[in-house]
Amino acid sequence: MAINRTGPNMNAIAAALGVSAATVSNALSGKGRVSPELVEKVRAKAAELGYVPSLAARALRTGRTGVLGLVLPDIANPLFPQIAQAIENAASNAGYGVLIADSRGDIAMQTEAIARLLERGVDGMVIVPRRGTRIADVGCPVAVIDTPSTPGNTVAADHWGGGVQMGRHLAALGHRKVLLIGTNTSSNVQNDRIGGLKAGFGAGIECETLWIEKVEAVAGEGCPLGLAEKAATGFTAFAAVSDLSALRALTELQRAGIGVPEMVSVTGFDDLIWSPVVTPALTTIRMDMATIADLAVAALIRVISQDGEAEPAASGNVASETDRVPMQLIVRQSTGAPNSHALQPSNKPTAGELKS
Amino acid sequence: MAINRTGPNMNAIAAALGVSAATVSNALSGKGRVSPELVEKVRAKAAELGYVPSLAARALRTGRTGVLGLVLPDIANPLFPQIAQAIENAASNAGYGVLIADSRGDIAMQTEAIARLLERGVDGMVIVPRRGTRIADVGCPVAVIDTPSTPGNTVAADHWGGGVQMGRHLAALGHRKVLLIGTNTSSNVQNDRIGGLKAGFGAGIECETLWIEKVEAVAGEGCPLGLAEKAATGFTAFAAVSDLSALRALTELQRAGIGVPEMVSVTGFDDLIWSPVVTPALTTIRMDMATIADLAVAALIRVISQDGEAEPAASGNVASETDRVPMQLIVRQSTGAPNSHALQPSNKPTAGELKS
DNA sequence: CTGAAAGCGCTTACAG
DNA sequence: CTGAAAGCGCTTACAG
Repeated sequence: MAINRTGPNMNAIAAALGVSAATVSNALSGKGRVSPELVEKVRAKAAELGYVPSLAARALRTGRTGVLGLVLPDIANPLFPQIAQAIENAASNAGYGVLIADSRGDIAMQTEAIARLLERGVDGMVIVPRRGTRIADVGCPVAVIDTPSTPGNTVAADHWGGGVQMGRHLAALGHRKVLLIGTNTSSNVQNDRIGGLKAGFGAGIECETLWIEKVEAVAGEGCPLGLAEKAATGFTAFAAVSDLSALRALTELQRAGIGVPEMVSVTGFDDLIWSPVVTPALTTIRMDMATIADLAVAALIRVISQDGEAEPAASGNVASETDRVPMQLIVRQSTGAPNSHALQPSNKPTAGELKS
Repeated sequence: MAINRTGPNMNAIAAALGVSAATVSNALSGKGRVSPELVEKVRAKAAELGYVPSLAARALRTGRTGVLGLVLPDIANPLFPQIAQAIENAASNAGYGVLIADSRGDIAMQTEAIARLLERGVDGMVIVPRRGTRIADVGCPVAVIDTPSTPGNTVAADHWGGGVQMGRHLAALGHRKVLLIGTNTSSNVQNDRIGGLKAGFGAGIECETLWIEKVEAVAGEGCPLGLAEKAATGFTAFAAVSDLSALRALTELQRAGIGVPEMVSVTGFDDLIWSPVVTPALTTIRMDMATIADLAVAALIRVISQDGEAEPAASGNVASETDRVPMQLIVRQSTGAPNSHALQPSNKPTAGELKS
C-alpha cells in the first residue's frame, strides 16, 4: 500500500547513483568509511532530490526518537515561556525535538503526563516538578530543574545566591526593616530565595515573612495584603520572591498613595515580562535560563548517548553533582534608599540606576 | 542487535496466547473482525505484560506520527502559556502529542521551525503566525490562529467583537473621551480590536490611538507614555489592546497620582495572569482559548483523517469557513464612571462590579 | 571502501 | 473469524 511519504527515500538516492542503501546511509551519517568522493556525490544527490530522512524509521531501527519531553507543573505559570523557549532552543541546537506535557498543577496528571511522553518514546525528559514532588525513576533519563537544595535536582538557578544579592542590595541602600513576601510555604525555590535574602541582609536588619497563601486562606483570594499598614509600622522595603507578588505589592502600595521608591522599595524575582514595563520598573533577579537549559539538555544527552554502551541501562535521574547557575541582579527604579525624600507621589520617577 | 526496547511487543503477546501478531493488532485496534472473547484475552494479556505499543513502528507503517506541531511567533509572549496549555490539552484529548517550535520573532526562523517540525513528521501543525506573515503551503495540514479578518485564518477569537463589548462597556459608564493604546500598527489582531472598540463606542465618543511603537521610536524603549498629560486634557478612559500595555498604563497613571478608577478607567485585553492580581484589578476581555484550541485541533484532525482517502492529498491551510470564537468581558475594579468622585487616591478600592 | 542481508514493531490487504 | 506474508525506511554487524 502506498504510504504518506512525499519525498524520496534512501533507496531512491541509492538507485539514482547505482550504489547500495547501506552506502547512502553511511555516507550521510558519516559513520561508515565511505570514500570522500562518494560521500560528496551522495550528498549532492540527496540535496537534488530533496531527501528528508524518515525519523520514524530511524527511531524504529535505533530505538531512539531524537525527542525530549518537557514536563511542566503548570504551563500557565508565567515563568513557563522562558523555560520552554530555553529548552526548545537548547534541544533544537542539539538536534532534538521537544514534546510538551502539562501536569496542570495536579500530581496525578504529572504522572500521567510522564507516561504519555514515555509512550511516545522520548529519549529523556526535563521535568520542572510540582513543588514538593519527588520524581521517581520514570523509565528514561530525567533532568530535574528545581532548586539546588532539592534532593535529586539536576540543574537549577542558585536561588539562594540570588536572594543573597538582593538582600545585600537592600541592605546597602540602608533598609533596616524589610517585609518578605512569599506565596507558598512548601516551595523549595521560595524557601531558598528567602533564606538567601536573610543571609544577604546580615545582622541589623529586621524582617518578617508574609505568606500570601495564609493571608488568602483567611481573607479570600485577591484580597489586599495590608501592605500600607506594614509601611506605617516602619517597613521600608518589600521583597517578594516572585515578580507576580512584587507586582501585586507595587500596585497595592501605589494605590494607597505610597510612593515607590521614594517611600518604600519593592523587589521581585525572575525578571518576568512586565518587570521592565511597569512604572517604576521593577528591581529583580534574573535566572540564566539559557545556561540552565543547556546544562539540563547536555546532561540528558550525555546519558542517552552512553545508554547504548557498556553496563548501565541508565533510566533515572541524571543528577550527579548539581549544577548551580548564578542569578543576576537587575537594578531598576523600584528600589532606592529608604525615606530618602518622603515626598508625595510625583509624576517624575527618580532617575535611579538602570542596569539592563 | 538488541534495541532499547524495555517492554514486550506484539509478538510476545501473540506467542503467549498462541495467536498471530495480526490478530493481536486487530484485537487491540478494534479494526479487524476478531471474536469478542479473543479480544478480551488479548487485552488482558497486554495489560498483564505491560505492553506499550511502539509509536515509531506504527508511524513507519502508517505514515502518521500522531504528533502535531505548534509554531509560535515568540514563546516569550505572555499569551503563550494559555495557547500552549489549550493546544496541548486539546491534542492530548485527541490522542496526539505536541511538538513545539519557536520562531523567536524572526520570519526566517519561522520557516526553519516549520521545516524542523516537518522533518519530524508531524501530521499537521497549528501556527500562530508572526504578524503580517502569510503562511504558504507548508506540506502538511495547517491550522492558522490569528484573527478572523486575516486571509487564510482557520480559527480565532472574535477580536472585533471583543472590542465592541469593551467599547460598549466604557460608553455605558459614561466615558466620552477615550485613549486607545496599541503597540503595533501592523498587527491584525490589534487593528481588529481597535476597530471593534470604535464600533462599540458609537457616536458621541471622541477617541485617539496611541501607538507605543511610535512613541518609543522617538523617546526610546520603556519611556513614559505621557498619560498623565492625556488625562489632563480630558481623557477619562485608557483602553489598551493588550494587558501588558494596560499594566503599563495603570502603573504610569498611579505613579502620577491619578486614581484608577476614580479619576480614569483602564482596560486591557486577554486576561493575562496579572490582571486579577493588580490593584485595582484589571477589566479585560478573555479569549476562550480552550474552544479555539479544540476547533483548531479538530479541523486539523479532520483533514489528517481524510488524507488517506479519495482524491486530495490535502497539505495546506485547513481554512474553509473561519471560526470566530466569542470573547468574554471581565469587569473588575479598574473601570468606573468618569470622574464619579474626583477624590485623591485612597487606599479603599471602590466596590465595583466583579464578575469572575 | 562497498554491498547483501537482516530486522526494528507494526498494519494491512489478502487468502483461508 | 484468524493467519501468513509483505513492507514502511532505516542502520548495523558482517562479509567481501
